Amino acid sequence: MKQVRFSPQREIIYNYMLNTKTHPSAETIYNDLKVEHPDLSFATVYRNLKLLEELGKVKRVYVGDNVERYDACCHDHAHFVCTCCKKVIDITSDEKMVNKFNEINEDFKVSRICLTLEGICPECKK
Amino acid sequence: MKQVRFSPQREIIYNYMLNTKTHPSAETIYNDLKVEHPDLSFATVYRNLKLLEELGKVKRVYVGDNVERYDACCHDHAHFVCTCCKKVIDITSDEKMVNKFNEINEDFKVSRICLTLEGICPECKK
DNA sequence: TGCTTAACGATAATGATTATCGATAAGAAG
DNA sequence: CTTCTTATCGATAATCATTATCGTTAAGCA
Repeated sequence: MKQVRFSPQREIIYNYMLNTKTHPSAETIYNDLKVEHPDLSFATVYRNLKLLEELGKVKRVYVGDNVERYDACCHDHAHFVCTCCKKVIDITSDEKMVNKFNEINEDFKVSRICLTLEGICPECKK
Repeated sequence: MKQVRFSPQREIIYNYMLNTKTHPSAETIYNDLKVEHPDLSFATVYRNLKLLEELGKVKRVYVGDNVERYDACCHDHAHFVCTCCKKVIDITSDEKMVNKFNEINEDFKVSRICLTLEGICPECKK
């Protein structure tokens, strides 16, 4: 069992994630942190995002442009991605899911719905 | 307005998509078609998948492994991706969404839920 | 104060997708 | 039927996000 050390770099990256409401890509995170931490490496950002995801501390969010985004908000929620400005907007999913969807369709123009569940299938569970 | 010609290659690729129930990647499609159509180019497969998506004839499905998959089934439905065997299973979403989710959670072990809506946001709509 | 090894920075490698480019052929017009 | 325009083709180079490599550094324990 490999033990995980909380290095200064890891701390910096995780803190950044906790304090952002946007859904930054690895590149954005790197560029933002480089200002105050010029020694930080690109590889370290990728490495730590991957590890933080494995630890369940951040989530990977796919927004359809071939770039992974990251999100430290770990309760399940949906994302609305604007194909125009590329902005990612959180959609909190509550028990009134259907009503929520109707609301969304009034304010937004939804052209693609992509719902993906990931896990272990019945066959592999055996 | 650029007009679209339905070339033989486009026909072949679209027919393949209509006759598959799996969610193949561009590479899989290319490899499968190469058997009967050895002259088909990799670029043509990518080009046509992109165009067919723009025409709304196929959908792009992201299953979390950095490879885009394609699906000619154009009514909205969710996908269950097994992290073990990588199989993609269609989940038909009907009016009883909540019940369906409960069913899913009994048969499958869901470890990640990813719902993405794509379109135009209220600000850009103005 | 060492020792082990996780993590680092720099950079090369990978791999999926996209762009380029000259050639081909579809479809309209003459 | 022939010519013209241009969408599409095949081949391949380029791009770009991500991952792997590797020698070095430093965390944390003994």
